[in-house]
Amino acid sequence: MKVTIKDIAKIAGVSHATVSRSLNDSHLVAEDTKKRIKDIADTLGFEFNANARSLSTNKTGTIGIIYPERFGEFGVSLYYSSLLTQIRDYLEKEEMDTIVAFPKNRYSKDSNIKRLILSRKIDGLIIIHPNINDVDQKIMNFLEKSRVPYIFLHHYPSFCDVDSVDAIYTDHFGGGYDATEYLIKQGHKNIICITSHGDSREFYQRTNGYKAALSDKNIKFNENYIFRGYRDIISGFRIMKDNMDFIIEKGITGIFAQTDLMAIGVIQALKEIDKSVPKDYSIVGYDDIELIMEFKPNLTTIHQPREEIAFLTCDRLFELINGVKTNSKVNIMLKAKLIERDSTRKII
Amino acid sequence: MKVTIKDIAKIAGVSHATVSRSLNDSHLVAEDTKKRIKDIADTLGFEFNANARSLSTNKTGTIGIIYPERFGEFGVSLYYSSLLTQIRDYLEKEEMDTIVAFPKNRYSKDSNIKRLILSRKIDGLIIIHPNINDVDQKIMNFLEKSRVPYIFLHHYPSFCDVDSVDAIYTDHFGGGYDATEYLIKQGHKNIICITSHGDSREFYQRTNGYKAALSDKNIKFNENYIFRGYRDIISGFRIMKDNMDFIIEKGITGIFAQTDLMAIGVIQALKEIDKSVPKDYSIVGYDDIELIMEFKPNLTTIHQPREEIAFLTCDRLFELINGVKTNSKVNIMLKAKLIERDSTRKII
DNA sequence: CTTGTATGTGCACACGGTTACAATATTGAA
DNA sequence: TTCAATATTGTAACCGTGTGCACATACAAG
Repeated sequence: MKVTIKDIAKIAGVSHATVSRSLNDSHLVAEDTKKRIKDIADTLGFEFNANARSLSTNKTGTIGIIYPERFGEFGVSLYYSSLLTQIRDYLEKEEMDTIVAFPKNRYSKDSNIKRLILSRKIDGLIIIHPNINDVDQKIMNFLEKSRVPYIFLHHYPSFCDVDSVDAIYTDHFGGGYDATEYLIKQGHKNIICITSHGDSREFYQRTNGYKAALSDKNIKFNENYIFRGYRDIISGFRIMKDNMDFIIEKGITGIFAQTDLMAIGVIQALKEIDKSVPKDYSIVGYDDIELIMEFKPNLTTIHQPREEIAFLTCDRLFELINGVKTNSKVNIMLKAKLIERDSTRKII
Repeated sequence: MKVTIKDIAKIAGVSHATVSRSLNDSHLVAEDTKKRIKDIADTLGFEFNANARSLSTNKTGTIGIIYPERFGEFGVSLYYSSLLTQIRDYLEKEEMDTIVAFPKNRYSKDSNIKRLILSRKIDGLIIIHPNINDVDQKIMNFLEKSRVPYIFLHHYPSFCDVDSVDAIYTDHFGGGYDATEYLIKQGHKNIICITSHGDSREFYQRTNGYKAALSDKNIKFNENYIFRGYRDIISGFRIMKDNMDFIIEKGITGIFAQTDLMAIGVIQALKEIDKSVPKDYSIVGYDDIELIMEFKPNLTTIHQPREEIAFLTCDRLFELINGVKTNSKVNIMLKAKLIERDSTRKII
């Protein structure tokens, strides 16, 4: 049933080598035979056997993506989902398939990163990695030894030197700083910060940006102004509900929520007690996920340039795969950008 | 670098055939040599070359999933995202990788379904297919001819006979009926229906269920009570905003929104004009996505048993792959189930 | 008519496994 | 002790494609 180059060779009356060369557009074949062979291939509906091809070329035409396990439920982090879409889009253009895997396979003892690489199903690896401690040194050593091209997206392990690893990511410190500074410039002095539990470097840095902006504007930092949740709507909602007395008592007017989802929750909670945004509270989110445009008021937020992130990541990965000689790693931090919308207002 | 069975053979002092047999747990090898060889493989960190293996066995260990193109943005349809997660989970248990593809590759002329199958990167295909007309007859013929096992999930082409195609899906008619009947039983007589534009069979059937329930309860169906949007929050929001006068004038009290996202938008819109759910309006959604638990009030909705859908689908696909003899196709319609929460109330 | 140079094609092996079949070793019964 | 039966291992072909090298052909130059 399945047609092979040998079948074509037989029909065309040439060797399978010539067929192979023809279909790969080698200049070693005369133009007319090439044409004849291609025509035959077309009429037979020939397609290369990817496995045989991979076996002899050591190229698979598929890229592996390690996606954060906790975001396994697509939609839990709409930002990362969106990033994934961007990457997929780029890879599709290159006719690359993608296998999405999770750093830990709950059902097997062995790391499936290892399996994916060693079994040679992929040409390269994109590691989306939001946490400080997720990737251990062992895997890093393994990756280096295995010589599969890989690139970190959005973060890289803290034990790596900046110059020793390819990585594309955004400036979370700057984002946190800008969000906070913006609120301060709008006249807000009492600004709380809603961040995430856990070991995510991105939140850690955003919070540092918040602190730095306060400090630069001579506003005293108050540890009690930091609240922690799980980066989802309900967390933002709960935090506000549970701390409303405190927030009113302290005269809070500005809120920096470190995910858009939390910001949505915050706004929900405020609505329930008849407080309005931006009239009573000014709020800045983070991520600029599509979803926020579906809520009123439209959220002022920090946009992470995911198109650019995806582009740079894939671009560099292809360089690595194609063995482009570079004497240094590519380690780029992209600026996040504040998008002004309707969730803040100037106060006296 | 990469260790092969021949390397192991050399070290163990046996032929590579013996190594192959050992690592595949063949009974043809003596227990102690088998053990010895496995140990060597472990210490060397051996892993099969998937391509070589696929080439000779004709099995790839990866499953293709055709995911609706318009949901390419993961998160656009949280229901389908969640379904995808369930499937992935099942496949992971079986140590299967998954390649997610989209029915049309915007960047190449040829169908990438064809490429995926012909290039033999996958063992089987799950087609998530929400529309009536997406899959054309040509592809169907192609699928049949190529003899790659495939199964439709969530719908199957309307030109197929029930008994001629494997498919797992839910009862959208019943879901629409139950949602509407529930509202009627709560005392609502003026119930609008918010559905989707386009050719999705699921929405068509849900609407039919709505009509049937009305009819059974002797409530006259009114074409003007049907509103159409794009299954997202903003559509629900806009529809309410744009038609509020009409809705008030007609004394509407019940709303059947055919996606949870639209229901969320509806509630948002009502809040903005100080109407409350369920006090002023009772609303029933559809899908039971996780997100709705993050909003107040918690939405009464129609739950589609996605765990079961995913399980049955994968299970059957593996049957097909493993050549289990069955003399008929598996074509199962699962019941959707109404989940009572806080977005409706009984009226006089 | 040689010789040299391009150009086009085929042969044969490689890629890393699986597996039918042959070959050898071991065992147990007669 | 002998021999068949059984258990274990090796040999070689095969899966479908790519490619270095040898070879054949054509054509221009000498």
